[in-house]
Amino acid sequence: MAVATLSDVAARAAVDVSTASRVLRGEEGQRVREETRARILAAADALGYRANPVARALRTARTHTLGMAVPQLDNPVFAAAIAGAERVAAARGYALLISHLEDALPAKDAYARLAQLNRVDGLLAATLEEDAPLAEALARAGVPFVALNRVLPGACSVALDNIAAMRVAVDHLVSLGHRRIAHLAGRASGWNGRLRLAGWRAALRAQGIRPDPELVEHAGYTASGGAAAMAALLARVRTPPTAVLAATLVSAAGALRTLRQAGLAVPGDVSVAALHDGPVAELVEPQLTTVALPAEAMGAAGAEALIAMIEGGQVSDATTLLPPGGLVRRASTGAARGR
Amino acid sequence: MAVATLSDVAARAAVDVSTASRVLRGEEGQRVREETRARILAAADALGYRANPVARALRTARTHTLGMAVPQLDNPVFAAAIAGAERVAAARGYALLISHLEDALPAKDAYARLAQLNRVDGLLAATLEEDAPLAEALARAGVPFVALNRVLPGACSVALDNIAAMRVAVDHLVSLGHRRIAHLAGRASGWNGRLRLAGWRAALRAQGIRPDPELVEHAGYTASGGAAAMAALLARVRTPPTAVLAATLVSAAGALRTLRQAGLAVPGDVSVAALHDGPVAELVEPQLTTVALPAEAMGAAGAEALIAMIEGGQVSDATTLLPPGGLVRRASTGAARGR
DNA sequence: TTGAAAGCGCTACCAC
DNA sequence: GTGGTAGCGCTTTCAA
Repeated sequence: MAVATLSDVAARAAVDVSTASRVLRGEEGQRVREETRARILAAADALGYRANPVARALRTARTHTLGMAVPQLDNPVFAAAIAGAERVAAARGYALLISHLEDALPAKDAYARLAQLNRVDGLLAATLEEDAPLAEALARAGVPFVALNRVLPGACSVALDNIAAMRVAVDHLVSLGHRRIAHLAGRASGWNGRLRLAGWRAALRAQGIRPDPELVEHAGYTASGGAAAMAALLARVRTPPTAVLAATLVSAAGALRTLRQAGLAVPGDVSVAALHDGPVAELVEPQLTTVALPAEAMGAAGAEALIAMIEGGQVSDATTLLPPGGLVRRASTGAARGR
Repeated sequence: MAVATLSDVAARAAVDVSTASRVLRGEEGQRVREETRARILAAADALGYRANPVARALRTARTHTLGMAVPQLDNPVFAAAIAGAERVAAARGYALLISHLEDALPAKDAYARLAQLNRVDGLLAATLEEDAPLAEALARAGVPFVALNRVLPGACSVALDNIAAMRVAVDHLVSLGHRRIAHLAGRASGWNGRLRLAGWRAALRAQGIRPDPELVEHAGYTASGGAAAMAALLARVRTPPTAVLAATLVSAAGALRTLRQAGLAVPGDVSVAALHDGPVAELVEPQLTTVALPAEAMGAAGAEALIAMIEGGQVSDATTLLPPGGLVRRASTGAARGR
């Protein structure tokens, strides 16, 4: 016998399939004689019965599968978010279907395809696209969704509190005596990049320091981008900054390279800090001071919210902003020069 | 109207569902009048019809979904393998369900659960477990499978040619004049770790150099493991090696840290090289010379093999060993001292 | 408390 | 060439 079906179990227990279904689904309010229930359970156990999820899905129009679209797999933020989402999904009886959506090509109805092809009950969208196309593409998919790693106006969103995270980093640098703090920003068009820049401004102002636009350079999300931006900033500015706060770990790593080549000591001449903590922070020299970002929790919260929408039958548009995990002090930051 | 079903299309085209199914499935040998076919296609198009994969799966007992189990998501080797598998799967009309299987807990029948819960047509197993339990757990799943990133005797396997890769690295170091080449090995119990150690030995012998067991230290797969192993080796050995070949990128990064702390210049005093190329190689100082490993191709080949087994109805036990991608020469290797 | 039966949407076999 | 129809394995009214 290949795999036992419900009717095999019913036959063995000498009951109807409907009765077997009732007890096997294990609902509370079912009135089934204790003796019958035991017989069915025993039969199921003996046959190693497991309900066929495909048949169940066809009947109930629920696949118990969450689709998650990410732009890259090797990015530690997404890797952690996936892990978090998977943990919650598994705990709630859902499978997680991960789809690596190229952000380059404007995948207009990639979400709809993803949803239709795999019949997911909901979508977790962690991609980098612009707001309007994303919202439209997601709506087209016809399933509940939550935007991850950014706030999508009008949609249920779970993201990181970039403003608060930048505040932690800036406060740390200021407490070390820094006042000329440069910012290596992310993509100007990215949600996180934009807010980290805004956070840099706000945190400086809160400290009574005027944010100097000359100290901002866009570095993107790569090491070479960070290196190039650092070089451009050094070349452009009259007085070099005493500290550099990068929007991401890898751009900070790139900046470290440029500073080394320029003969500037870190943290002797310039302190460097970055947002998001990860293994890379300990691989570079000097090891980077960072602000930990709760990427795993973001994935978990997103899955939680999505499942609530699916099971509650209500679409929410609540926004959750996760506070930073705190400062991880390492060797790349120190007291400001001449202090 | 929610989603158009086959019978909606049939009704609109004024044909029977069976006829509609025939043409929509788009098989070749079907004898359908051209006019009828066009009418059905038009109706499907007008209604935006997409076959319900759940219903199809129930009927055909094929989900067109591949399950892929990986031990970690943030490991660049696995991230690349996933990307490769996904590319092939998508091209062949399959979805990829990624499951992050904790290797820590001996997930005896995690594969069976994965297969049963999600009804995958086959499994791609990239986990680190021992051979015997893995083979048993996989067999228990009841679907075709291929072992990825290791050779599982008797099973279809796709892995990297570690011996050849180590040979490339050793030859490079020898060509620079090195003869005392230490090896920072992976886990002694891991398939790749074991073969890289064997490759180190074989490549040295091929160069007429006796592999000195004193120059081997197990470092595992972490930066701190690499740092500790490097320190242990330095402390233990009378004459330090002139070159260090690490089994992985991150253990090499750890070793770099220890060498720096020991006041040894890289590559002035000691050259360092590692297997597997990745972004991290360019983040460390000095940038690491590596041997590129075709991780993306490994994922792709695995998916290809699995789909062939699924569609061919034949289980294969062929082993594919992928040759290394070649030496990526960077700053961490140089001529041996006194040469 | 249990059973009968009607489908979910599709495919595949067999008539016509 | 095209239509009828019997399920795939399950859930869910509705009766008994």
